[in-house]
Amino acid sequence: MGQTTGDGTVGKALEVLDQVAGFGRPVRFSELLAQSPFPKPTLYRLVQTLTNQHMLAFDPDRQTYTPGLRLVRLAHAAWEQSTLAPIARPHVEMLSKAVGETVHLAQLDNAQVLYVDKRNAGQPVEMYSQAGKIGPAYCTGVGKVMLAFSPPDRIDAVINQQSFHVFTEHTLAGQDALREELADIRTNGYGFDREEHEPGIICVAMPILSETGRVHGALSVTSTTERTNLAGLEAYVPVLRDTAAGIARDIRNWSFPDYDTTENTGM
Amino acid sequence: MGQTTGDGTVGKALEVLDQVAGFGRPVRFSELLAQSPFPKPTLYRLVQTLTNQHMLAFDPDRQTYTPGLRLVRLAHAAWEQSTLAPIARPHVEMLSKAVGETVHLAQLDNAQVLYVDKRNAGQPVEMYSQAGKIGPAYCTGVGKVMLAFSPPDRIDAVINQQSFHVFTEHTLAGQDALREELADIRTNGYGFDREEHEPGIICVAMPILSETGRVHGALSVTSTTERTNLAGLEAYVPVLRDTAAGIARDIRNWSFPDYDTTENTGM
DNA sequence: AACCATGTCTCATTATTTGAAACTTGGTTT
DNA sequence: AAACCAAGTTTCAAATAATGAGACATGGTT
Repeated sequence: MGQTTGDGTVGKALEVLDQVAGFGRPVRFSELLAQSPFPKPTLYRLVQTLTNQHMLAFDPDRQTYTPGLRLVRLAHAAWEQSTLAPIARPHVEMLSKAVGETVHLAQLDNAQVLYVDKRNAGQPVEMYSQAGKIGPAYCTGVGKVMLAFSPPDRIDAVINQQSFHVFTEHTLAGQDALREELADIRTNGYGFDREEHEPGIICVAMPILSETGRVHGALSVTSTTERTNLAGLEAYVPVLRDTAAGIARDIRNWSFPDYDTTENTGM
Repeated sequence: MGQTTGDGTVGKALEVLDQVAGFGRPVRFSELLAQSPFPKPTLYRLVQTLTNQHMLAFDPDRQTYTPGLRLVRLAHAAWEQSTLAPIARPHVEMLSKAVGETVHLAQLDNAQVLYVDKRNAGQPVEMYSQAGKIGPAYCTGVGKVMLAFSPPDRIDAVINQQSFHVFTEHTLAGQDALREELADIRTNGYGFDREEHEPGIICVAMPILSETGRVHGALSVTSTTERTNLAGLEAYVPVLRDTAAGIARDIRNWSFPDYDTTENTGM
């Protein structure tokens, strides 16, 4: 059985979009075709339609496709409206300054971790855009913490979609190890990444919970085994807890806004 | 003012996506329906499909829709692959430090200005909160400058899609004023925004041109009438020119695809 | 000139989309 | 309670759009 629901032509078109985005580089039609479930003319028309709609960009010289600019425009709206980032921003900023380490703000998208904001320690820039990156749920601090506080049926659904790819020698081995870890996280109220995703990279993660216990997202403070250890990171738990609580409070306050209709004229 | 692009079901679904994004706030089904060309069940199914696909997010408590997280994920790929931002980043950074004013990096998307990066003088880097915003082409520095160096048929096409909404008393009045301004820009090699979009806000803008003269994007330095004036901004022209040239060089070296020639759907 | 890989188009067949109308739901008035 | 109303959801025959095997175009190579 297939991974995702078909959802008609629109679903297929979006599948193609994901495929192009997944390549991470300009891609030829034939490359798409080679790993596509769709026959040639069908894929061709999907790609054409997406290009017409500026969801894909076509480079006529190289005959390659890349994700289109319309996505950037749309994502701006998504980031501002469907994401914790705008509300959490001042809190994340403060946290970042307080701890002097890299800070992540993440949410669950489908069964994956979606990083919606990131503050780098020290140097303001060391990498390309960070918001929008995705990561595995089963072996990141934020992923496990969000999962731990999700409702049981959600946990089951997400776990069933995990690949349990082994990234390092510390990566949790499978469902059972993960479920055990989730139970620990629930009793502690926070979790760690013990070099499970990248060697030498460790973090503490804290869920952002509403007063009814619903998971809104998660925060993490990341460091390296060279600079500190788990005990060192654990010292950040209080400030993390406060930050998460502050964000949760703002979410509640923001929740019933009367929207001012002042159109943002921009820059 | 509907440029209905047909394009089958996918086109319609994307039209709905734009509509939701355009609201800039969580929106009810009935609100969408009120200004939709589609009959109720059709719109209903489109919205359902988009929600299934995480292109829209549905808040069951409030019964509202917002753009979905999948867009953030996809836009990350778009921003990295189809945008000048990753290549231009170090140059923009340097420029920002050199001038100590707000710097924009923009590209043309369809007939609109799309800001793909922005540096606030002194502030740390933030991502989609600013990149992804759009602005009018006919009354921003970057817009006019990109238009001025576009091929004539492109200019005509874009001008015909401008609304010529009057933002301030300095906003150019219409086609003729704009075409005159474009001619001036072509002789100077750069352009200004003389409070045409927002009162008190002025900027110098410089196109980023390939050696063949094709427009890749534009840079601008923005300030206020309180801090400086046009003559003051003009002092930045040399460093702007150098920066634009540097970016153009890197584009060539990286053999980055020449900016897409977004085709107007002939039909 | 024949060849081959890649990309584009055709058209009868098939499956999906369509939308008027009917139904459900939850809240408000009589 | 019953009647009402608005917002949202479902039904189903008719209309439409998507499908894909295969043919055609194109440009580069032997």
